[in-house]
Amino acid sequence: MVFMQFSTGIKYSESDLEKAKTYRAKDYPEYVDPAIEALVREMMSGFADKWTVEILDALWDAGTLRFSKLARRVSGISQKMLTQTLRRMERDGLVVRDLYPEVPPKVEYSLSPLGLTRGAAFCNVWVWALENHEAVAVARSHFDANRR
Amino acid sequence: MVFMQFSTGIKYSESDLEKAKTYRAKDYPEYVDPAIEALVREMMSGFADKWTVEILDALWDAGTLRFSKLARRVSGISQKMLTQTLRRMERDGLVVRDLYPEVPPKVEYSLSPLGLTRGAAFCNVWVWALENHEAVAVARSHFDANRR
DNA sequence: CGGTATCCACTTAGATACTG
DNA sequence: CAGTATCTAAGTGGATACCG
Repeated sequence: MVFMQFSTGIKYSESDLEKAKTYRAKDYPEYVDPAIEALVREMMSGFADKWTVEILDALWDAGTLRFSKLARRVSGISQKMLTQTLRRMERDGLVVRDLYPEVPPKVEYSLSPLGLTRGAAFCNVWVWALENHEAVAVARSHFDANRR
Repeated sequence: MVFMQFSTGIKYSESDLEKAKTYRAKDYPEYVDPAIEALVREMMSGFADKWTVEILDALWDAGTLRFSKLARRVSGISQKMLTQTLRRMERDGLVVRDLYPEVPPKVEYSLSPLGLTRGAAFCNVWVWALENHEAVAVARSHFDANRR
């Protein structure tokens, strides 16, 4: 499996912790429309559920995929969840659905420009996950050992 | 409400779409241990549910918060979900829990170094969400209008 | 092929009550 | 104060069957 490409020159090291602390130090108390804030928060959590991440990843790697190809590529997904998640992503403007009215029908999915920028923004998180999965595994076994 | 600070110099513009396309063009077919892949994928989706994001955001902004302060800061969260989510984040090594054995008890929560780097990695996604919420809103209303 | 519709087992999270 | 325990309503996703 190919994770989202991360050979972007963006790397996280010790200095990033310092940067992180620096960001936190400042405070930007600015007014934000509650409706917009709600949408932004929804975009943070709602766009990062399991299937959305996997589909975004698959389309990121493959570029364009038919429904059935996508189903085979995203292992474990049911037809219902694939349809449902694709429909939501299409509605949110992340995915483009191209229907070819042939018999049998052919439907191709790909990332929209918006979906591509989302993928780009997500690259750092992939990098973080790839670089820190061991730290998480250690933290878990340590916690479980101490807490029984 | 203060979103995660994003005055990092990292900005997304038209050129980022080009970059995104460039990333996608290359392919890195390398073997990954299935157990590690599963953990990495879990870290992508499981660490981005609603409450985890909100708690990470709150602790990122505030630095250190007591349980009750956190409860007031994360609007709408129930005591149960706050406890549950904090426990999971602590287990995953994202959050540090400091217990002061006084009466009444005092418990302080803060982000671990790992949690801070996660927050830093997430900054781009906040930037993306803040810059593109209107695009999403437009996409939705367009989709709803056409599909009825 | 690419869906939709229905049913149902399971999970989830809020409300409430209680505690060291 | 900072939890735990219990109950329950609502949501979620898989399996299955059917359709244009």
